[in-house]
Amino acid sequence: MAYFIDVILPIPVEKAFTYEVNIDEARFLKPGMRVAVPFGKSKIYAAIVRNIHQEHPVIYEPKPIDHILDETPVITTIQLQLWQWMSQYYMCTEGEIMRAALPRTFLLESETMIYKNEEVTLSDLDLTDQEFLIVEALQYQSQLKIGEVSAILEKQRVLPIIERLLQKGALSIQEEIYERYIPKIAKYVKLHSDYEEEAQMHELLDTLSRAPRQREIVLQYFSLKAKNNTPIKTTQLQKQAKATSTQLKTLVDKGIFEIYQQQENRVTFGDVQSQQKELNKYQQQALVEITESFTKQAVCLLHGVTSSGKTEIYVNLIESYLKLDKQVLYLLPEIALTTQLIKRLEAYFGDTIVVFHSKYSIHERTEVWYNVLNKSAKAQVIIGARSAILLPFQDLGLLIVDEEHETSYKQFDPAPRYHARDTAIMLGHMHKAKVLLGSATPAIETYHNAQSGKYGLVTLSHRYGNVLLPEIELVDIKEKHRRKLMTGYFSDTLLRAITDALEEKEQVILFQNRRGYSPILECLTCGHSPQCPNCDVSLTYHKYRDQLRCHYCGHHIAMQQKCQACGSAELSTKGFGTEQVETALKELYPEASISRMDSDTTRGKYAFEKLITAFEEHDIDILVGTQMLTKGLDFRNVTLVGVLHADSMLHHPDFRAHERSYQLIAQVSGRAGRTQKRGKVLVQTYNPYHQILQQVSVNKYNAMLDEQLEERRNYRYPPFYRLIKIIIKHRDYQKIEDAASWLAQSFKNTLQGVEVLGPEVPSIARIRNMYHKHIMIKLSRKQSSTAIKKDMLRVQTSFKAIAQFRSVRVIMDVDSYT
DNA sequence: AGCACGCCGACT
DNA sequence: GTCGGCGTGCTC
Repeated sequence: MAYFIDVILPIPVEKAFTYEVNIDEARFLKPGMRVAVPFGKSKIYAAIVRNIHQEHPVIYEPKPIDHILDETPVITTIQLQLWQWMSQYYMCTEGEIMRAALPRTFLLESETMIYKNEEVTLSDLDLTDQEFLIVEALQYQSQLKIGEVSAILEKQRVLPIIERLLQKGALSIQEEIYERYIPKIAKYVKLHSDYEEEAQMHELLDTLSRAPRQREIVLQYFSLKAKNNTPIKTTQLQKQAKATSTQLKTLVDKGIFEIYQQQENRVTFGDVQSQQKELNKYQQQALVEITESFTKQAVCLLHGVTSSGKTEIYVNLIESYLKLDKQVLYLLPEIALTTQLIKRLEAYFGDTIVVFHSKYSIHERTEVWYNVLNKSAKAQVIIGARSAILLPFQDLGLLIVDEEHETSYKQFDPAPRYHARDTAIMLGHMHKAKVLLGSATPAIETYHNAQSGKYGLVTLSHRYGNVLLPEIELVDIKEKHRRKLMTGYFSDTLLRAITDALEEKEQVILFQNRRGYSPILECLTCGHSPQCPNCDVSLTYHKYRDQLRCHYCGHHIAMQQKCQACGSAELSTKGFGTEQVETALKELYPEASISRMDSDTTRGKYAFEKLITAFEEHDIDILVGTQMLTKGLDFRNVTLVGVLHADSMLHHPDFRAHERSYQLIAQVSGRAGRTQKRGKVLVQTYNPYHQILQQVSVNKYNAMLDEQLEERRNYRYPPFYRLIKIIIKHRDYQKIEDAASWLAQSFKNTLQGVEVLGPEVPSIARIRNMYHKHIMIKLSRKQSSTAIKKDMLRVQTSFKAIAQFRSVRVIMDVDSYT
């Protein structure tokens, strides 16, 4: 009887692939193990075993697997279950999830290696120039990779040439498979056992008295040993003693030192310094309420105003789950922006915490994977951004989604387009774990679920240490303009407040949600403004580089001195970004130290941390920035926050624009007045009577919520309706025009009782030379989204069957956020 | 996703 | 006349 396995391959195809295995393999294999399988003509891929069975596929003869890669599963059964749910819910393939979830090291690489056939001599062969170059290269190198051949010949397609050489018998090829995970081995140094006794030690130092350099190295070794009493790396000793490896080797040869190797854990942390903070009575109360809510419901929303000390509550809760020997997942919107918080958590939990960082190397990620999978003591608390939800948890007890309203929890660019908060709730359900969502400004959807009783709700309305929430004042800049009280983009009110704060040696944060100097450059004579050649957007002027840049494709040109259309030299800028704010401020406050925080200034690996540290240490008086500023930064000395232009956020063409504006302003305001002195927030706007601004200025989250819910209900938006956005992309304008209307019509015909909107042209019709069209599907909560998604996929299949549409890219974005 | 196959323009 | 460009189709 033959045995077969169904596997997941890391490719975006719907179909399951079946391979043949022998009886021993069938007995050994378990779902979640990796197997190396031949795929296509020559490639070997790592695939994940889904199930083992005995049903011979009907229409094809399965290939046998190449070999088994794991002794035990590297993917848990719950993960396989989660992947299945995700692929169904987010309309993607399990292969795409596999690609997103697994560390690169688990995705096997096979590479074609080219060798010279030693039996033939060069002169016997009739070779073209290119062929000769390859054979010649093999005189010096025993093997060549395809990529190397490509580099030698300076061209892309080299396989036909290699094929011809193979036929001429000049080469042989071999497919080499390798796993990329190599445990990091470090060299350590220790004193030879002969010198362990104190007396012998002294003797040793005496014998070395005539070799001062060596004596110094030994002394430095003792000093290191005394300091940490941990194994000492050779590199560490060399650095400390300023010694060369040769000098160290001499000591080894003399039998004084010994060198040994040990696998090094790449992911390490410093000492634990438990500095448990006492909870105040409000925090204590909230903790009790959360625990109580968990006895009834799996999910609980903690709505705590900014600076109310949510982190301490998390810490206490985490501790109680650690006592039960459960794993805890702590999700954050963006790791890079929350170094402060991570440091605090590390201080609490020390070595039991593991941070899953996008900046980690693939090896570090692999180590985290294994630590989580093996439920190692090193990985009881896992902190990470979105993708940490895909780690191989064994025994999750608690999931915390901090700042749950943050939209960066939703992945957009490559599939799977999942929302980490929603996926966390599903994963929690699968582990029978509890989920805590925390935010000062919860997402409308979340709060609605809490109100309707689906989630528990705990409110924390007192700031830690009873610090008052900052006073938010709206500044009418239309009026200020009329009364000529504006200096550039600053009102007199804001400037006065900045001056006061600086005099008091306090710090200021200014928020402008747009980077660059100016988003539009305009000719005063003819009105022409430079556009991106690849995208339908104006180029943003970046002063420090003297460039015009496209924020969508990165295209850039030198700043124009004259109008390209009419040659006039009178150019002016329209609108302003952080860079212009910074420049203007430097002129207004030449004495103050002013810095800017946006994606332009935080590009490098540590740039962000450097800025934060500088601000913390008060090396910066005024920090100008984009929404990056809103992400949970905790500064003691900020008393003034200025929002320069609130209107731009409010008028975004998105049904969430009002909610987002409220959240951004509330969050950035939360950076002010974290100590006793009450903070002040000035919001400059042309429309101070706007509902959202009124609501945020008096901290009326619930009023905002009620109004937004009312609107969402009326206009059929989430949480009352589910949205699936279909994005259609193609180079050819006419083609997407046709393709989009075909698709929209098909959806309208096929999906009974479902609202299909569009196709419509998005506000930016062309990005990177691709035209875009959107179709929006709205499902009521009563409709079965599973059935409708199946129908949608069926429509997509018939769409793909139309030859002229085959090259059109169709993206399904479930619970779309943009 | 890769990669082979196949059909059309620009060069030896 | 080939080389190499990309569009199309398949992978167990």
